Amino acid sequence: MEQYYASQIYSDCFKDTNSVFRHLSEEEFVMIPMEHGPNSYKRGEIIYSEGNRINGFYYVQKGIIKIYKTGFDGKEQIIRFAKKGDIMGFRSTLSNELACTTTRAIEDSNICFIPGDVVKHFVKTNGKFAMELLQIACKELGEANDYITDIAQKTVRERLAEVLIHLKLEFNLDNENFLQISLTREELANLVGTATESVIRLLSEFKQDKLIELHGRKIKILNEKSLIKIGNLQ
Amino acid sequence: MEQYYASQIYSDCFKDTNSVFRHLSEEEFVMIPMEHGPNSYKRGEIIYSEGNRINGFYYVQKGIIKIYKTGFDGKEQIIRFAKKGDIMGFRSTLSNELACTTTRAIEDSNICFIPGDVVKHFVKTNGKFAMELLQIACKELGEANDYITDIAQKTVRERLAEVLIHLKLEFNLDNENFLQISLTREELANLVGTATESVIRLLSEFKQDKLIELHGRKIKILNEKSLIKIGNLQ
DNA sequence: CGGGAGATTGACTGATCTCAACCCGGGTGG
DNA sequence: CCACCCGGGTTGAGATCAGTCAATCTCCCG
Repeated sequence: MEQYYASQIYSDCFKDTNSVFRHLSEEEFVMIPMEHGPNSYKRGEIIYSEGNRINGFYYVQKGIIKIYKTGFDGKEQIIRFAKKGDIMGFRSTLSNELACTTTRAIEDSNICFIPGDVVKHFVKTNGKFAMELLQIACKELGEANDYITDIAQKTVRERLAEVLIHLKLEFNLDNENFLQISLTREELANLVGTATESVIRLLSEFKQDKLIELHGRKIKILNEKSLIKIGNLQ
Repeated sequence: MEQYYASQIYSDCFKDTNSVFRHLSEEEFVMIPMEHGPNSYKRGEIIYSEGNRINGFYYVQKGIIKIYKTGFDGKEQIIRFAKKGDIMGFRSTLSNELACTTTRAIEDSNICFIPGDVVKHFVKTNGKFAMELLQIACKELGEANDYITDIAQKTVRERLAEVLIHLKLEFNLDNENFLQISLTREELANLVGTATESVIRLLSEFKQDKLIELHGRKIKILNEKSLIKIGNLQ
């Protein structure tokens, strides 16, 4: 019964419509061992840290995770977020390297682990799965390249506007136009690549200009068009 | 005879020890059509541009290519270089998107083209090839993440030192300790993510400090250790 | 009520960008 | 043959964006 239950959760987990695992056959599916999770993590808890040897994929079933690198002086740079349906740790797993990022829950989250040898077996024997993974890697790569260009060339003001728009696209707005992700000012700064105080100043500038409204950590988007323009997005 | 010759060049091309294509079987190898190249490009010539629909891999047989994105104000940001044995265009090909970078020869180069459907076929049927490609994508992804963190957190001075060290690692030094790649000051600036004048000033500062020597575009590394320290590299 | 984390504001500093002038070497056309 | 032109390189001066430091505020929690 216990076994069945675990299996059921796993099934829910991997058959989400946007999951990489959706193309697995039943025979492949049963190769995934059930004993790893789903584990739950509270806000603030670390899933794995830079330098850890991880060997497997972490599949996010619920919640939001921030994925960041720690710079020379200890400052965090947020690279991306992972949410329901996303996988983490595939870079290190596939290239047999130590983790180069830390992953930390910013909302209570559920995460399943799939061992590296199972995943590698799928890559070698299931062309569709391999292609799917390649496309995920390519998507991330494209986004990383955009990010590099932006950080190198745009002002902090432009980047903050851009980040707000990206957050809107990735996490959507609720029915009152609030961003459905809540970050501390410091996290926002670590995403934009600037100082916390700069983010605060620019946010209140945007508020003055009626582009956004601030209610604690919740941000309401009032004028998306202007933000797009400020961010030099299409 | 002509056919044999083309095939021979292709064979030389793809069986380089560090090529992604080295794991192809003879049967797979003959599936690559011979009519596309190798083409040669002179310094300054564009292979493909941002927004082009490309559908295939560009394999660099000889030369050095700069791969860059054009920012909002027309300024180039160099993302990476491709040299002998590297492939370009796999991101766009595999994710069926338009090219998001421009590729331009900075040395006279020879490049072979492999159509997208052939590559996709290999991905689906040859697990080793798929894994190889995934590892290439993952390697680039790791480097891109490092780059993001560096640009966001390091000073221009630190980044320039780092870039010099990276160029040394990627292109090596000749027997007089000159970097085996020659870039204009502007290209160096577009790599570091700064203004041309800033690069010039910092280069002459490094020269003053006896870390490097400048002979036109050729840069001689005199004190690698100090550069590593300045760049906050391990 | 005290403590602490996060948020805010102000003042100051400085790294870096921009603008402008000038130099240098190579190629070209009169 | 020489003046000119042009692209790239260099230098200087001034402007400014954004980072740092420090003080204060506001919650929230035990």
